[in-house]
Amino acid sequence: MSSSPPAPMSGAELALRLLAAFRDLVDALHVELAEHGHSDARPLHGFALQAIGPDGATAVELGDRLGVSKQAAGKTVDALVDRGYARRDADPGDARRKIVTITPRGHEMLALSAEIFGRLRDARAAGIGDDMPAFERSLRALAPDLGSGLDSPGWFAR
Amino acid sequence: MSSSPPAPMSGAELALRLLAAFRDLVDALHVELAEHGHSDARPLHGFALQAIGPDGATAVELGDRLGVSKQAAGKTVDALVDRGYARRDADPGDARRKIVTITPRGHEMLALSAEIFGRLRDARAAGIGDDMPAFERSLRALAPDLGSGLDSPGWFAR
DNA sequence: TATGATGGACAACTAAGTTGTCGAATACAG
DNA sequence: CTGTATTCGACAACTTAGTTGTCCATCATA
Repeated sequence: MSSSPPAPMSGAELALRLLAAFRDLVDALHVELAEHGHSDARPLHGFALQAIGPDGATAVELGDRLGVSKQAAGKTVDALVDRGYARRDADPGDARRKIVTITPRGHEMLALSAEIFGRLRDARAAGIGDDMPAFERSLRALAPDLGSGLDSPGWFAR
Repeated sequence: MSSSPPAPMSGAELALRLLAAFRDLVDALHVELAEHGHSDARPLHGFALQAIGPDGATAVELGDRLGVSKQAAGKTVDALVDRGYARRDADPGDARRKIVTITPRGHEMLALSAEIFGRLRDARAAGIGDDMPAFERSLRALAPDLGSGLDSPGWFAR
């Protein structure tokens, strides 16, 4: 009973499956994060924390890195500060600037995310098997520039 | 100068590239749609039209198919009607129900989308080459169920 | 025929984004 | 060293796409 050769994927199916695969990974991540005391973390928060980086950033810099307006970045910082993932301090050398830095809890969440993401990746790779290196090669060809992945208002809702 | 072997992809990179590839396809689609008289179409609208289907649907049915509340589905129908992609008519047999159906302009937009999506898919496949069948196989393994791809509030913003 | 379920509408709210405005602080040209 | 221009953060109003909750008219049924 040879299964019929799979039909080539339509453009719409390709797009939908790429989205579904992304959502599957991110949803699974946040289920596990919630189980480890980070039930208030949203997908946006992890990306924003990474964009803040070890040296901190101002709202304007963060907006540039995420590809959103400084106002939107400011609101994201509010959310991170509310949840204890980041803090905002005055810049001693420039009274206009406020430096946003990652708190210990923020670092903990980032480390946990990396660990969970790694396990998720391994589980997905096991399902793909030998084709995984080729899959990664193809995916890199399909989406060569990563920076632009962040400037996606609304991609992180819920 | 052999390029160094590409590092295996981290979980976060995998997720981001899946999102970036999806966004690339959908953004390109809407650029072309806009060039053909559908500048007011949003990604959500195409998916909603497909969910309405040839036989029409009520707001409740549409909400079920898209995985959102009937209120959200009703708002989406408002948007589709505003843009001339769908119409709402009374159900002759049940005064509570309003049947939403696709207008000729809606069908035209769907057909155009399929055509553009097909060309986009071919262009991306050309960049991937021989690995495309394997890529599709792997992607199907990564995201086996498509239905859940639609219930993504916020994925269609902008 | 009384009761309960269904479908749609309305209102108020959330989350993430946008533009526009503004004042305070800094940078810099003359 | 002073006047102008820029930068940064804050605030307000709006947009999109969603959510709950409430309510009424209509339909199905015990």
